[in-house]
Amino acid sequence: MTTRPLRADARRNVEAILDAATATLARDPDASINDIAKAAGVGRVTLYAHFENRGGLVAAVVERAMREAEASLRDVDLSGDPAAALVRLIDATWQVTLRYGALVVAAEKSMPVTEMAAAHSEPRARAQRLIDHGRALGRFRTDLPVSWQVTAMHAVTHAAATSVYAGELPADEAARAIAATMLGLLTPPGQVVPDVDALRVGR
Amino acid sequence: MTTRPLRADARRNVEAILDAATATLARDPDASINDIAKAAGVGRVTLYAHFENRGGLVAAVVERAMREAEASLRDVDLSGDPAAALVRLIDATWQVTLRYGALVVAAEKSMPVTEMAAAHSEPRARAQRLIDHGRALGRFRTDLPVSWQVTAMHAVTHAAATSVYAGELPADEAARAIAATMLGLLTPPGQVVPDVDALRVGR
DNA sequence: CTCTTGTCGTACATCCCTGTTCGACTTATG
DNA sequence: CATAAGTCGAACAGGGATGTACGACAAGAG
Repeated sequence: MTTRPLRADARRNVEAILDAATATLARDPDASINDIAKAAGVGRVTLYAHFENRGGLVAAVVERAMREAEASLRDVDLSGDPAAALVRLIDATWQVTLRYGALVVAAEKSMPVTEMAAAHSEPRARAQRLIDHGRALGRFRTDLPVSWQVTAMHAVTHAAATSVYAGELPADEAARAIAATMLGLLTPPGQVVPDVDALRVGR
Repeated sequence: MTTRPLRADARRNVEAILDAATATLARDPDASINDIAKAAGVGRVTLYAHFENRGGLVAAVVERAMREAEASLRDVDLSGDPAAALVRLIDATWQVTLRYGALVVAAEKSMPVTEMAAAHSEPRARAQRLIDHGRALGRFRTDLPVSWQVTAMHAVTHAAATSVYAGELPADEAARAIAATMLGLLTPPGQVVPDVDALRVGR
């Protein structure tokens, strides 16, 4: 069942289609196959030569996105000072969100809910581990549900991406803004909000 | 050009259609006219008798939603202690978001961008006034763009709505969670996060 | 009660998108 | 350079949604 190697231009086209689909579907989840093919500089028929149907294409796109995202996030160090770890996690998360955030949101519609849940569960679990850690050390607030805090974190990150797309927020300020926002969001009432920049000196 | 009064049942149907469209479009922005008509307990043709086309229908739905939302939010007192005012604004905003949030998000797709911007501009301006006020008093952080803070506020509110729809967050806890989150989000680094519940005793 | 207004089902034309087939053409590979 | 692999445009059938037209029927207003 090992398919034999594609010709060079075919391989190139598959990549181009995947890239175009990533960008196009992010902009419009209902983009037609035609739009995607044109954006890839390829005939519609060629696209069908490589992907069974629409579902197959978006599955491939999302799968690739998830693989790359997972790779970037896997080895973020979540130990040590929770606030510093939070900043590290956000820096890493921001990169993948900027590239794939809109796509994932777009895909949420055309994908089975279970798959979407699976896609989000890993990043959510990571964030939750971090928050639990910070709570255990008394550094993060405990008067709100953890699941809500994770959701809010997710939402703020997506909002930043939208903001950047809209040109309201410069891309290079985004990570700092998210981190600052999040730090405030997690600090317990009655405690002092830590300064972001002190935690981000390494950048 | 004053259209003469509709018959009683016609008026009832228009309302039913508007209600059904609000609910149906919130669930699925691409819902067909047929779905909406059925949900309203009305024939598809009847729907066309009252609304020129799809665009006209969603325009009417959104316009009604905005009018009602505006009415609820108009007279929130934004003066006095900024943190307390924030809680008041959030309580009011939460109500309309819970009812119309999903719809507005859904409509963002099929509506001209300019109209959407207009729809959001009023609530945004209100939030911005409040934040400016808090900043002037040294109560809110100034190390992040105001527009970003407004966006984050918006995003968190929507996230809460999504969370409630998903059953993760009880509806009656949502307003408190949003307010607590937002307070943290606006408190300057180096300052103490105020306690939400102290500010919400009135409820 | 009568007449106007509104409703409903069916049917129809139209449009757009999907997925497939075909044959001619181009490009990589050996 | 010769062959196999890949591309392309045009064209087709199918399905679904939109918007319109018609005629029979129900319901509110006076």
